[in-house]
Amino acid sequence: MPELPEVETVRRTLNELVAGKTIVRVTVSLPRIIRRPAEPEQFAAALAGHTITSVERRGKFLRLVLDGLVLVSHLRMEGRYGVYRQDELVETHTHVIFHFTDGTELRYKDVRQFGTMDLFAPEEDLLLPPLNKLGMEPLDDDFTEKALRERLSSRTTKIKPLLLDQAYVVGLGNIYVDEALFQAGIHPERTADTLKRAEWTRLYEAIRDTLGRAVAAGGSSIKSYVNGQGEMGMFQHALLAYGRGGEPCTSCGTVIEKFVVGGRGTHVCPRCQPRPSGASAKPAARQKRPEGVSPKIHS
DNA sequence: AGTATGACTCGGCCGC
DNA sequence: TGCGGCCGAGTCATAC
Repeated sequence: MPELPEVETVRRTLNELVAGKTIVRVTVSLPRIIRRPAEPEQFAAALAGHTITSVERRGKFLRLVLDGLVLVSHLRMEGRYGVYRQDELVETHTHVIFHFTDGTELRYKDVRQFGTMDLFAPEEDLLLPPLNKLGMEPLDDDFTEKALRERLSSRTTKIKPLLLDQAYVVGLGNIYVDEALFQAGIHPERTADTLKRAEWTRLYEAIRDTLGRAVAAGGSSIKSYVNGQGEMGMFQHALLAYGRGGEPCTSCGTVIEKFVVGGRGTHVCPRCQPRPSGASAKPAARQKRPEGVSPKIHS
């Protein structure tokens, strides 16, 4: 699952590989990937003849900046880019191919088909969905402890779903939220308004430290992630909470628990991350409306 | 408006 | 071997 460290690593490798290349033609074999413009043919036609200037990132989105266009791409679960020679076999699950004038190709593969691409005029992309409502970049200089605290501390929702919400802080997904909360010693079901000053400090430092180290390690390869050069990340070996359910905590030896918070698999050391008082140890049973009972319609 | 939860997209993979 | 359920980012829908 590409989160900020993985997307940033893809950005860096891809920027080295495709900046300066000119598109002659685009092949779209899975139209659902292309959201804007509405017709994939328009998408392909608009890109022909344009040169890639640089590859940027906003949150978990890649921004391929061209001369006069911006391509916004989200990898979702398993999207990946690679640069190939045109004579190389096209692998299965390749859905979009950008053919360059030099005989190489940028290919987009996505087994799950969840990824998206949106094409915009310059400057337009940041003002429209999906980028317009995104929150703070956690590795930017203006992301401070004060900014984090002031943005979140009045909220009465659980801290984990809040950190996953891209409208506040971008780039955190299930892996790095669990890691940051573990490092900060904060239980994911604590509501934001109950965090003490010292906890905001620890959370801020944990987010910066975890993401920074993960970027330096080239991201985490859990299932399928590779960077733009097909290389795996290294940070999966440094994960202390995510994926370690049933294993001993590296800090205190207590067995790491796994349960569901906000519909997401969540990993917690019950000793290092004390459960908020009043919360039950197990997730509440799913409430289901009895069959045949419709919600009331108000006029 | 804020909060909580569920549906939906998909196919590899896991357990039965 | 076959099959149902699970996983999850983001968006949308629903309810309170």
